[in-house]
Amino acid sequence: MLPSAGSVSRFLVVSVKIVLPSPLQTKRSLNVYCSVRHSHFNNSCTKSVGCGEDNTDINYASLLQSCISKRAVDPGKQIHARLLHIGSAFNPVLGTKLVNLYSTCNCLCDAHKLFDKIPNQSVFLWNVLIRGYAWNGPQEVAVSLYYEMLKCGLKPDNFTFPFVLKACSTLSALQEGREIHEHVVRSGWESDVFVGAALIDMYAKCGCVNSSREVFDKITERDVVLWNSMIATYSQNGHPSEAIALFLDMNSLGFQPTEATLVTVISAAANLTNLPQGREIHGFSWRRKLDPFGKVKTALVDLYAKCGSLAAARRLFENLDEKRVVSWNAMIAGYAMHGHAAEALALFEEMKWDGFLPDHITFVGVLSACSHGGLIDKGWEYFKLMTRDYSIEPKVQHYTCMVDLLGHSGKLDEAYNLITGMCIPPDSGVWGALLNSCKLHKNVELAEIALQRLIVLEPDDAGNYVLLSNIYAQSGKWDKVAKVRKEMTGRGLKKSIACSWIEVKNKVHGFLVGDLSHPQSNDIYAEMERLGGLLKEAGYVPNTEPVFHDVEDDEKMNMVNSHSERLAIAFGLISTPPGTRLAVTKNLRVCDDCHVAIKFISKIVGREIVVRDVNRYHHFRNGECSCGDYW
DNA sequence: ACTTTCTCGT
Repeated sequence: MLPSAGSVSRFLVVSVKIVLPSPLQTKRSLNVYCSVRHSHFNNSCTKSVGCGEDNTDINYASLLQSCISKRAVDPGKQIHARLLHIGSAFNPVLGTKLVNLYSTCNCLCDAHKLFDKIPNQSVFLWNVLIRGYAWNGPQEVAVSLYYEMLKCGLKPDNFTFPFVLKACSTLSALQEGREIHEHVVRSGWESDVFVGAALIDMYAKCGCVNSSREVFDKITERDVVLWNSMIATYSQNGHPSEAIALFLDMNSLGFQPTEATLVTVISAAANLTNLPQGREIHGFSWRRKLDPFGKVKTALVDLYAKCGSLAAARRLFENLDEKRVVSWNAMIAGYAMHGHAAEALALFEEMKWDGFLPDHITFVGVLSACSHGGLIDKGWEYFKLMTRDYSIEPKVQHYTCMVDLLGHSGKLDEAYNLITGMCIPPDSGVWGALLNSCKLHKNVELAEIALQRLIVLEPDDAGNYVLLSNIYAQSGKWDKVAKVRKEMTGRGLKKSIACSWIEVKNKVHGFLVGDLSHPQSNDIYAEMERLGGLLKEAGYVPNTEPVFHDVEDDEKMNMVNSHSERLAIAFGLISTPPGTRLAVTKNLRVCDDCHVAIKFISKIVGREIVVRDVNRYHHFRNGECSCGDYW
């Protein structure tokens, strides 16, 4: 069960040890590596043998070309051996083809060694090697090769830029990316769509949406990929509405969407929980028959799952002509986020039974299913199985699931030990999971440790301070509450504004906390009033703990009643026939008090209410919630 | 003689 124990992984281990002593390399030290390699190989470099025997060389050229197109590295190696024998391996034409082959097949060690021995390296040759590192990593080497190439006096072209920018994008290397952008402008490739798309993507991965847009706006002759890149930028950076708006612009300008366009826009609709929009795109792709590989359907599985329609998601999943690993992943993650752990795990077993090889994302789904289902033993089992049977080293997301799982069950020390034993640096998600568990189990000491780490990792996030302050409040440590609040204001931090939205009659209605802007505001508040009375009769007692709530102004305690999710629910109740299920999405976590209130409401009005918050889904039905009050 | 950009799952 260790399929990747071959030369590829051995190369990576070696290369990381020798080439990259630390995970994030500076340009200078990488250059040192490159020059060392150069001098070493130059000494033993064989002089190139020209194209003496024409026919032979042409035949080898076409043979190698077909190896490249078939990604057939082993036959290529045989040809390489033969060429070494007849002295033509370092011939610029054949050598370049060999480097291309090794680069394409992720044999970067071989590619690099040969590259170093080819005299008069052309821009083309550099491009091929840079592409290899940009695609397969270590991407730092691709960037350092680019600078090395400049030093050799070569001019990067319209192929070099997309490759090296791809490397920057993967590394989120903004500084290098901006510098290379300047080179692009200076060398006049600014309006090339390939270079432009690569720049847009690089800025997107670095979170610079405005820079992406500037690149997009400067290119007047756009192609569909350029549109797709810009739509994806919005979608990936938390601007799903802009993504959909741009998609509509693109249509009105007469550009034909591609499969990639639809996948991106559906993902944006999924993140908005905008089912009407998603349905429209579903119909669109169906009419245009734009889904040859079922990728759009897989995106739709995710959409329907995120919009709370698990049954519809499952139907689409079952109707896929060809299931791929991503399809299984989407469905498993769908069950997981709704807390249907048993279905998620059953699907995982089915997936294995059908002969699919789970990847690290599959395990994120499986472990989060265990986490939301409180299945500690299962969680550990899969966590270990992942590495043992599938050679997948745990990533931060897997650790986050485990910390969440252990933490929720009150095993806070075990969770903390897991974090301190990690061989990769824990990120804010991992510490955030611990902090959240500390709140559930009122553990002040560990919460303080977690916050210390979080302040370093995400200094601008007010949510962490709020959480710690609430933990202090739970234990009556009012002096500390005051201290945290002071530190927050000292750093100029404000809680992000809470906001919820709900779909009614194919339209999405959004509400801020205490919102009065909705046209039916009066009716909504009247319904809130009516519900308030019924809640009281049913025995609901508002939680008046003096803690921060999801409001920006923490003095407005009375606003608990007008929390955004309650406004959305009240609007849903007066706008839909009795018995209709309500689906609400919120940008933050549901607060404790609202969670209690919504449980009551679901029973009083006899409706199922689905609330999606940042972390998971809550299905409220008949006075109970699917999360079992742990979230 | 030969190489490019965008996409679903945390």
